[in-house]
Amino acid sequence: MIDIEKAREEIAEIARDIFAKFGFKKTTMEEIAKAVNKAKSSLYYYFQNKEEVFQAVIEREANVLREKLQKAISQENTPQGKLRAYIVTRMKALKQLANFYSALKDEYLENYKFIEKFRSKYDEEEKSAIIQILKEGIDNGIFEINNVEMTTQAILITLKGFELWVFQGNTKWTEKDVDNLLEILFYGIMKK
Amino acid sequence: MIDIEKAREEIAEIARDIFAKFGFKKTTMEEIAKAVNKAKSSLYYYFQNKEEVFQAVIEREANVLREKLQKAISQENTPQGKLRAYIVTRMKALKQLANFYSALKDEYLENYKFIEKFRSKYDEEEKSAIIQILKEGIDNGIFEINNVEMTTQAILITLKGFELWVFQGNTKWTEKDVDNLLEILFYGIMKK
DNA sequence: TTTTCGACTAAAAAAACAAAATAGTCGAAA
DNA sequence: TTTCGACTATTTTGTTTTTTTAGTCGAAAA
Repeated sequence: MIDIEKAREEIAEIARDIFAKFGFKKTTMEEIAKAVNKAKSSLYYYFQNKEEVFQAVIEREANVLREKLQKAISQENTPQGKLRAYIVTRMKALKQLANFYSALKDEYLENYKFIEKFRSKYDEEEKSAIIQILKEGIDNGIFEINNVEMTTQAILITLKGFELWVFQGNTKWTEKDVDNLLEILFYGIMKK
Repeated sequence: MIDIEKAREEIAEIARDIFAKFGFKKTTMEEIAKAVNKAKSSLYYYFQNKEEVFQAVIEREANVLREKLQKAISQENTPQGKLRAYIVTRMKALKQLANFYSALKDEYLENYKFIEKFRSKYDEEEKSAIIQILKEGIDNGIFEINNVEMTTQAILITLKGFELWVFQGNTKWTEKDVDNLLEILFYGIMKK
């Protein structure tokens, strides 16, 4: 009752490495069970099915990222700084994750839909994080945005594009790229 | 000698519909041949292999798009207008194409790499088109951009994100979305 | 000379089937 | 409350055979 969550945590933690190496499909419950020193059927005491184990792994990863983002944002005191910190931190973390889950990366390119199923859950979260920053900027009289919702969407879409860019391995992005992007976002390209 | 191009055109034109229906993999040379009223082996007189037929189909499609873009741009006389026309036209055309090549769309999501192989050829083209617009804007003293190359990339990345958004069918974008995006691109979100 | 085609081959894909692996259930025991 | 072994029902894998398909070639038609 009190330990069930702990056990779930432990399983997820260990399963993480296996999923990372073999991807979702090629990871078996047997393997996970062995690594946790349990019988396979015991896993089903903690999780309903394989997908739920995977879900738990992702959730943990999301928590780590969430904290990183929170921390990065809180260390900045201007909305611009926060936005920059958010994007840079996010990109870096995603790169790391893509690196760690090397097998999953292949599955990503091959079976885009599958991963998206899990990701979409966090889209809302991301949205509100950015909205919050934008609103703060507006309240402080720093930003001038007539449609926060749409602007947020524009930013998210751009981040998605960035992600794809990185995932394809076409280019190695730098913070400079992000700064350039932000320069446009902040000031636009029109001559003042 | 003079007709060979005409024949290629005809084959590509007819193959287009078949590829659209069945995608690349499930389209057979036999089918195409039948539709063109030729023996399968005759196709190989005009094209080296199946991929070249597909290539030709894409090339035609690209030409159509190119012309549309050219026309749309030339009808505008401000750099802002041109940029807007470019993006709107591009998005509309892509949407239409995605609709027409319904089978290909599935292949796109499943086998992203394959389609990308053909697309990447046109990335350069797209890049220079946008650079040209931006430079014109700079020359006219309308835009103020310190790194055209990077700004162009930022725009392209954003368009890629937009594309993904649309392809997934998550949202039906409107011109309003584009305008909002452009509003940011032109003026940024900072208070003046 | 240019274009078409039927007959052919080699490779790939599909079908059929058996064998193995795996996700998930269940009741009983620790 | 937690663990597990034995079981089942699906999937996956491996193998062999058959069919389909991409691509070649030389000969005939235009």
